[in-house]
Amino acid sequence: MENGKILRSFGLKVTAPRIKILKLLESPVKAHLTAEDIFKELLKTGDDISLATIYRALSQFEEAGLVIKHNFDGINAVYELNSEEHHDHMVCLKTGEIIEFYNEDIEKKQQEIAEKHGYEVINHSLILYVRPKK
Amino acid sequence: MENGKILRSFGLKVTAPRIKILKLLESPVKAHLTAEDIFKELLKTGDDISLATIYRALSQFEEAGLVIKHNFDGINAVYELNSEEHHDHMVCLKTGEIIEFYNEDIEKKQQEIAEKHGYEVINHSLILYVRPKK
DNA sequence: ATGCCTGCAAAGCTTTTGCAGATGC
DNA sequence: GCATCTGCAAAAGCTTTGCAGGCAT
Repeated sequence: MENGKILRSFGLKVTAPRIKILKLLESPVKAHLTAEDIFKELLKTGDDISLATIYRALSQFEEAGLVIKHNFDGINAVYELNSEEHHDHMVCLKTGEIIEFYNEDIEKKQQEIAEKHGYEVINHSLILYVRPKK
Repeated sequence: MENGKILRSFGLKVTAPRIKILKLLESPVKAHLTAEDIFKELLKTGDDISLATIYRALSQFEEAGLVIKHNFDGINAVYELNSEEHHDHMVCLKTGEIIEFYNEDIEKKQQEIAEKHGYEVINHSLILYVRPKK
């Protein structure tokens, strides 16, 4: 039960609902899920966990640093596992698909800009809303 | 009545509530306002316009391209006038202050990245969550 | 005159919370 | 055994909407 260890290592209590939620987030099929997505997905497999529990679990996961919450325009908040390497997102306006990317130069520029204004970057959100090019 | 012309030029009907809302958005004191901010601000000057109207006006302004809506983390949606020159935002986590900036290199990189993936950028959102450096 | 606007109140949606019982450690 | 978690249902918070009357053109 690998997921149990993960939860524990983030200081989270190990419970059945949490393990199931974490498992879903790990599944490579869809990396960015809304609370509702998770709720429905779990229903499919017969695990019916209340939405309240899902929201609570996700909040705690986020606080613990296990997941990251994104507020993309128009869509509900989505959650993804907090992978080691930071990345940003493209949201396809046609399909809703979410693509990850990372660009060193942009990251650096951001730091520079903040510093120039006397700030340090604690966090940032870069989202490209895109459309397939034909 | 300059503002009347502006509304008209964006294809919007000219009404008292809209003019007042637009005036507030133009005021340089606070460029980024929530619907609630506007509501309260108008109350102060004795103009009590219903929240529903403010939301409706802002939606229409946005649709018409007069204003831009931002969804910053934690805060409610904020609206600002759509100035000619695009810019991005820094949100100070300590004071809530919002600072605008623009960086050519970042803009370019974004296009490149999207293109590399077969997309074109329709819109983007870059927000730096920052803290004053001591 | 007509169609778009406004206010009000009610509804909608996502997310949060109080409470009582269940579960993990 | 005790603290924390869970489900349920209710509430909260922001935003939208239906309706009836009012205003701009």
